[in-house]
Amino acid sequence: MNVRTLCLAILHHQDATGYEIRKLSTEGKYAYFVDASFGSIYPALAKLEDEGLVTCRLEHQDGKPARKVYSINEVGRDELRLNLKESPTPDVFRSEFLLIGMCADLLDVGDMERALDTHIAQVEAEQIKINEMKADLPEGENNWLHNYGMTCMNTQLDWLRANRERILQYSASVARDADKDGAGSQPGAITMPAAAE
Amino acid sequence: MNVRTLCLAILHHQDATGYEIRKLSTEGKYAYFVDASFGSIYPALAKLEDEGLVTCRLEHQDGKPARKVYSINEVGRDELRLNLKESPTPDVFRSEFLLIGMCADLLDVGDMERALDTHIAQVEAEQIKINEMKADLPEGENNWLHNYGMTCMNTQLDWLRANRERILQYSASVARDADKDGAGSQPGAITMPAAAE
DNA sequence: GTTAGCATGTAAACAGTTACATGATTGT
DNA sequence: ACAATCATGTAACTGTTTACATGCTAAC
Repeated sequence: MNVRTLCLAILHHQDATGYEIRKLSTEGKYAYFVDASFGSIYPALAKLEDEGLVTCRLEHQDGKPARKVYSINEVGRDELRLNLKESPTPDVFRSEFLLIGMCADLLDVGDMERALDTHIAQVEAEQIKINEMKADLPEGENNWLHNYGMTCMNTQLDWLRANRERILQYSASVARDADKDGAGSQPGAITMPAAAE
Repeated sequence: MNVRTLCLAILHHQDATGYEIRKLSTEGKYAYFVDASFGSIYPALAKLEDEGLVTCRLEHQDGKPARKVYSINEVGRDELRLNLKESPTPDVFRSEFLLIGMCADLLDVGDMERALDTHIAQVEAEQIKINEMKADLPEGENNWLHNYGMTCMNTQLDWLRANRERILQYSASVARDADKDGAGSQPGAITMPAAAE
């Protein structure tokens, strides 16, 4: 998927300016599809207008600079429908935190603790964000999406909170410089305490 | 994060060729960090060797083409450690399926059903993949990562299976051409059946 | 006999980001 | 005074993908 389709999808739900599309796609409820910045959104909108899939009206405001408000038309909706009909590509999940976890033996417990707490804070922030989106959604409309997201977020956070100490214990046991009471850093020799599920 | 760091992280755990690194980072246990193809991996390895962070030995095999097996050295591990010490950026989650869900009103129920079942099959495949990774991991080593992943995957799949019918009912109620028994397609007028959590 | 897998590498193309340029308003 | 928000847009850059080139083996 690309910025083009993202713009069509947003405009399908509401008229918007390039500025608003960027906000929606980085912070708002369209943040789970593609990253897009001004440098890709403005050219994409210009091209869509060129091709006749969207229309544009200029709104002058006093004080603030003028807005170019885009609207989708039926040609655009057809194009969007066509894109949507294709089988979805698999979800993408990427986590720098997991890579840190995989290389825990290179870091001391302090580093690991900081990374873990940063990560927990990030997931918490995400959960709050999703929760706030609910207010934004019309009654009964598409709230299965909201419900799906909340369920996954809650599980993730619950697990992280329940296993924080165990992760740190494990980190201490494999850390390269960790050599207290001779247990040392032979990888594989240490058994991780059973994780709570 | 980039291909460079990914290569260092993989080489921290095992010697590998460019070919193997690609497999590990697209299908294997390093698939949650960065997408990388030959076009980015080979140049990255060459540069790392150039900079003296990794070494390379040529392994001739009969029949198959020769392999260039890379190993990380202490300079490389220091560089990796430096990268890992930085606070992790937030997890990235992208889903084309969710975008389809958001635009359900543009599709008929058949399209939605196909998309949903494709998605469920993809999550199932992912779950199986993660499960198979466990056998690959040394006893007790880093299995909290495995446990974390399985917990999230299970929740996701359970939710999808429990709510499949409700999603399709909702889809039918908002589909643009859906006009049986006059209930029609006024968005917002339909209340979604309560979702099972 | 054709496809898939192993194995390396390059060049062209592309998508997208970053930084810049401009300028008014509002809040600290 | 300074930063942030609103608002548009471009140019340079970067990172990555796609397609190509090569060639041998094993499986279907």
